[in-house]
Amino acid sequence: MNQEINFIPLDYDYFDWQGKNYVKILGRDDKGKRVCLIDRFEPYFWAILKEGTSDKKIQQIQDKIKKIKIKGMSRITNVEKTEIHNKNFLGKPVKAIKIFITNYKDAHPVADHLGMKEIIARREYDLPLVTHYIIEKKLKPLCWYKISGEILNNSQEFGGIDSVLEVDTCIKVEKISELSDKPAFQPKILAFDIEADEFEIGKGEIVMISLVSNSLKKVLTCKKTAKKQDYVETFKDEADMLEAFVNIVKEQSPDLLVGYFSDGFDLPYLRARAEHNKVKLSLGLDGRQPAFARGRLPSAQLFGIVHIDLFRFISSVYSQYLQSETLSLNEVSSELLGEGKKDFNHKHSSKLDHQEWLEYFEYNLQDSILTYKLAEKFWPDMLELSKIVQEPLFEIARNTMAQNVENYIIHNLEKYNEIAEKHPTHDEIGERMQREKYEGAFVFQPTAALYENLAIFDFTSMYASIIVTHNLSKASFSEKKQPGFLEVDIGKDKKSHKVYFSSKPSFFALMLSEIIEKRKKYKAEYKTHPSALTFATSNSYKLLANASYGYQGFFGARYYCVEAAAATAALAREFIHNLIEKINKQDYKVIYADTDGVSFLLQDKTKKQTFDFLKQLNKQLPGIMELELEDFYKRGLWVTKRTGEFGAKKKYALIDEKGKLKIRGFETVRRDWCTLARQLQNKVLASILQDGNETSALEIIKETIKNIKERKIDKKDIMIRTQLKKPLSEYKSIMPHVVAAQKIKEQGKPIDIGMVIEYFIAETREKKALVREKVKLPDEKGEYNIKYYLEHQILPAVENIIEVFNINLKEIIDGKRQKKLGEF
DNA sequence: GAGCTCTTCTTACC
DNA sequence: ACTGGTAAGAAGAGCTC
Repeated sequence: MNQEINFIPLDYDYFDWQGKNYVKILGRDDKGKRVCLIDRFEPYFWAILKEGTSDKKIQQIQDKIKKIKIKGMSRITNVEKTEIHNKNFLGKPVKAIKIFITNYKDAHPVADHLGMKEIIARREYDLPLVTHYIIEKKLKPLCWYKISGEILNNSQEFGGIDSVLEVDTCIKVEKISELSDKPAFQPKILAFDIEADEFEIGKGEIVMISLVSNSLKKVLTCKKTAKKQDYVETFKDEADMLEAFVNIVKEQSPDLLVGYFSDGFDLPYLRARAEHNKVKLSLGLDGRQPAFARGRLPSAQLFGIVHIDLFRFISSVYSQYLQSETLSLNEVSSELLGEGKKDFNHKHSSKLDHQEWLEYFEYNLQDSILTYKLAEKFWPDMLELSKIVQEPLFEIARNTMAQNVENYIIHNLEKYNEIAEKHPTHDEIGERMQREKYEGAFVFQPTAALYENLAIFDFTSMYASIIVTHNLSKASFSEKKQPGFLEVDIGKDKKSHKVYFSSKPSFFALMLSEIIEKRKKYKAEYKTHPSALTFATSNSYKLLANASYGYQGFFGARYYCVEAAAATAALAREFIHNLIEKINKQDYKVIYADTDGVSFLLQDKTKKQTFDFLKQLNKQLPGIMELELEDFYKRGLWVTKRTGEFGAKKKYALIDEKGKLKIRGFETVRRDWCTLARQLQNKVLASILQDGNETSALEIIKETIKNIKERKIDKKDIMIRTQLKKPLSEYKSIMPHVVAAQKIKEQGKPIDIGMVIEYFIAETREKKALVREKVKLPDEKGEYNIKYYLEHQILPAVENIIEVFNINLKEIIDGKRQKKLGEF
C-alpha cells in the first residue's frame, strides 16, 4: 500500500537487515501522528587518486577494488560498485573512485585493502552512518518533507520491524521531497527527576520520581506516607513504581524526555534499579531500554524519544553567556526563569516526618517543573542549532562547539564538491598536542588611574572576519612562498616563521563568510521582528562564527591548521597595533587594549568627531572587517598589579553615562572570592566611579572592617567557593578547596570533578601556619578567622583600588596611622 | 622557621 | 580530550640560611 505524508524527522537510528544497512527515522506527520521511516542506505567512501593517473591504470585499480571481499562472522561485505568522479579535496581538483560497499561497518577493513600506490588518500569511511545518510538523502533534522512510500503493516520485511515499533505508521521510503509550506511544530516535552537515598548510582532505592508535561504534574513514590499531596501516587514497591514510570512515558508519548544531569544520574540510576528489580525499562519506541554510549561522559539514548540532558546542552553551548557561577538547576533556573528550587533539607527517607515528606514531594515536583520550563526556554536554541548544523537533536544536545563547527562544515561540503577530510589518528592528535603554543593576542599595558570620558572601539567578530578576509585555512595554506599568496609571519620570540595563504577563497572561508552574513541578517531581523526563534537562529550563527577560529587550532579537528590559527592571531595583533597608533595620532589617548578592542580618552573631542573618525577608520579596513563603537563611558578605573608597579591587564571598571557599571576581571566577578569581599569591592568601585573620588569608598571599607572585627558578618558571606578540576588523588598541591573536598568525602558524600566546593577559614586553637589547616565546611562549628578575612579577602580586594588615590590601606589596617584614622 | 622563588591551581578576559 | 592564547593572583612546595 502506497502513501504520501508530510513528515518532520526527530530521531535517527540504523540497523542491519540481511547484511545491509537501513536507517530508521522517527518523527511526526502534520497531524501529530508518530511515523517511522525505513530507508535504505547505500554506504560508500572515496579513494582519491594521484594526479595524472592514467585511465588505463584507473581501470586496473577499479577491477582490483571490485574483487575485495570481507568475510566476517555474520556477514560478507563486497564492493558493490565503483564510480569515477571529479571532486575537490582541500580545494584542489582530484579524480576519485567512489566505492560502494555492502555494509558500512566494514568500510574500515575495505579501506585497509587499498594499498595501491596510486591511491593517495581514503576518505569518508569515518563519518557516522547517520551523518552520511542525512547528507546523501537530504533528510535534515527538524525540516518538513513530503515522503512517499509503502506502508508496512505487519509486514515480514525487515524481520517484522513495524510490529515492534510503537508508532502510528511505518513507511518504507520511496521518495523524499522538501515541503514548501512548513506546518508549525511544537514538540511534546516530558520532564522528569528522581530522588534516591544514596548518591552512588543504584546503591539505594529510588524514593520518588516526578514527571511534568503540559498535561501532567505527578510524583510517583514507593514509600507509604501518612500525608501526601493530590499529585502524589503511591506504589506498593519500587518495581511497581518503575513500571508506572515506564507506562506514563508511553501514555504521554513525548518527543523529548528531558532531565537535568540525567545522562550522569537519573537515567543510569533508573537503569540500575530496574535491573535490580528485574523490571524492563523499555522506554524506547522500539521497546528497547536506554542505551548508554560510552565516552568521556555517558549518554543515555532511547530510540524515538529524544532524551535530552539539559545540563549538558547548557554547559557545552550556553554556559559562557550565563551569569550563573555554577550550572546547578537552582542557579540556572533562578537566572533564566526567575524561579529556583524549593528549600528542602535532604535526609534519608527513613528519617522524614510527615511535614518533611510533603516538602520532599514538592521539592521533587518543582525540579521537574523547572526542567520543563528550561526545556521550553531552550527549545528554540536546540531546534535552530540542529537545523543549521544538520545533526539530530540528540547529538546537538551533547556535542561541543568544536563538533558543531565540524558538523556544519561536513554537511555543507557538497556545494563545493569537496570530499571530507578524515578525523586525526591517535598519533596525530598526540603530535598536535605536543606542538609549542603559538603567539596569541596583544594586551596593552595600562597605567593605573581613574580616567574620565572614554570610548571603546572594537572589531566585530574580529578573528572570524580576519579568517574570511585573508582566507586563512588548511585548504589555502602553503609552507612555501608562492606568487600571489599572502605572507604572514607567525614566528615567536623574535624568530621569524613565514607562512603563506592562497587568495583563491577556500570553502572554509566561504562557509564562515556565509555564517557571518546569516548572523547579520537574523540579528537585523530580530531587531525589527523580535522572536525567540530568530534570536536563536542569530545566536546559533554567532556561536559557530565565534568557535571557528579556535576550531582551526584545535588538535582534534579534521580541518586542523595551526598555521591558519597563528596567522589569524598575528594579523589581529597587527590590526590592533595599527588602530592604537591611528587613535593616538588623532589626539585621542589610548589607555588600554585587549585582543580586538581599544579603550581611549576622548580628550577634548566630541562624540560626533569620534563617530566621523570611526567611519573614516572603517573605510581603511579590508574585506569584511569592521570596527564599531562599543560605548562611551563617563569614568574608568585601572589598578596596579598586586606584585609590581605596572597597571594590571584584564582588570578594569567602567561607568557609562546612564550610571551602569561594567566590571571586568576584578574579584567582584570571580566566584572563588567570598561574597563579603566581592560585595565590598563592588560597592567601592561603584562609589568611586560615581563620585570621581574615594571619600565615601573609604567609609564603606571602614564600616566593613569594623563589622568583621566585631564578628557581625553573616556566615554565608564568608564562604569561599572553588571548583574541583580533577580527581582528588591527582592534586600535587593540597590547597584549601582540596582539603574541604576531602572532608566532604569523609562525611560519605560523593566527590566529583566539576563540583564547586564551599568552605570557610576558621579560627584555630593552636597557631597554624597553613590556610588549609583552618578550612571548615559550611555546616561545621567554628568562628571565622578575622585575620584571614581582613588580610586575605578584604585588603586584597580594595587595596590597589584605594592606592590609585595614593592611600596605603595596609598601613591603616596595620594601625601605623591609627592616630589619624583611629576609627579603623 | 622565616623568607624567598617557583610551581600549581583556578578563574578571569577576549 | 572534545575551540584558542593571555593574564592575575592565592597558596603550597621547595629551597636557603
